Amino acid sequence: MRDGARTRARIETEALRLFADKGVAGTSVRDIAAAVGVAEAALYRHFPSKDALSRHLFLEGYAALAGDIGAVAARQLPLGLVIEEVVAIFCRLFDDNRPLFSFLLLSQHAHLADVPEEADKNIVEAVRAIFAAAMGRGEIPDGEPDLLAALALGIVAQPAIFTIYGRLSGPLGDRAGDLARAVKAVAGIATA
Amino acid sequence: MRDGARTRARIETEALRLFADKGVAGTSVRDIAAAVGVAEAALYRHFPSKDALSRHLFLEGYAALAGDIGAVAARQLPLGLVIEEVVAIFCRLFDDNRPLFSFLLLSQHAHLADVPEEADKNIVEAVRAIFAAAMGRGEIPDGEPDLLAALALGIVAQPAIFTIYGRLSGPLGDRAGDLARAVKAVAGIATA
DNA sequence: TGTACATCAGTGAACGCGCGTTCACTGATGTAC
DNA sequence: TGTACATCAGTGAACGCGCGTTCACTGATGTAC
Repeated sequence: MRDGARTRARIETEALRLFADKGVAGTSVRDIAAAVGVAEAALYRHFPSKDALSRHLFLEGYAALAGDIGAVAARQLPLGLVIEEVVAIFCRLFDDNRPLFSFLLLSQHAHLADVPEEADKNIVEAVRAIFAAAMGRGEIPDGEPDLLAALALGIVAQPAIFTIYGRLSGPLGDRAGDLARAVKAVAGIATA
Repeated sequence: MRDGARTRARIETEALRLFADKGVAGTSVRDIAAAVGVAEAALYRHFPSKDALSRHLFLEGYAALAGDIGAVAARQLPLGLVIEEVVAIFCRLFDDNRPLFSFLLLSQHAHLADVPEEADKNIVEAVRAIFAAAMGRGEIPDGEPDLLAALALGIVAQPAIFTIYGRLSGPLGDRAGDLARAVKAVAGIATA
């Protein structure tokens, strides 16, 4: 015994996998406990409720990606390079951790209301800030940063969703160049 | 009595509104019956189950939009005009029937597996066919029609989702021009 | 080092609640002759 | 047109099931002296 941290990690891994597969509502506490190989009550030693577990997984994954995006933005590169880097990061993480990204993409609507507004924890804010800054520097024409953020997110997220559903095949990383090119086209950057 | 069709229509309207607001899992049969003003058992005179009701609403709404897209495609216009028309239709329907589009966008992942593959009932197929045809005619550079369909859908759907969540304000119709321009840019059509 | 106690991470059984669904029944409307 | 019967659209109560959660309890590990 006394290996609580390990059990907690296994709960997170299995819950993420099940939530991604069958949705939060479609996954019972019994399912998670069975996958981990512990009694249901054991989950409550680590998380106060099923809802808290699902919210924790969502907000942690969401914040991690927002942090990565913020780190690229902080390097003050020209917008074209920022877009390439951020898209590449997204694709790489997606390919490396499909359950997390399935969960984030497919269950976003249940938890989006809980996401804090700070750009270091909020993907939408982080992306919006990148475009707002580029507009401020005159790198791209003035416009609505929120709309541009929506377009960029849609361009990246929808192919990811298609990949999850098998409508696009192969790793998303193979399409990183195409996706970055699409985002740049929409943002109004001349394509090389 | 003998007004079954009217009751059935009210069940559909209220269920759609509740599903859009709180999700299918978050809406109980009791909720729907209370909103309609009938006993719960009355719902089962019109639909065999809650799941059948939700699937019916989804597939009918999904097929209706696919049909509208197909009607535009059948007119054999140049791709640029097709994009403008389809985007305009999507925006208009979205503004006119927010509950339906909220439901379609937010609960798509629960029902997407049930959507038939025919282009007249399947939005993704309908959009894909438009781009595949344009590639065939040499209107746009050859590429993956599935990827282009994903990009186009993302460009339209994500701003719609932002609008639902209040991150973008005003009717989506006001952005129809912007969205069509983005789709054309991504498809490789020179912007006028 | 040994001992007493606290804490931690687990168990297994049970709880109550809300859920979707079913049931027997009712009365208004439609239909056949 | 009147009457007998079938059907339709509804009611209200109850059903059982699965769910998230709680409970008292256990034994291994850590800590104080």
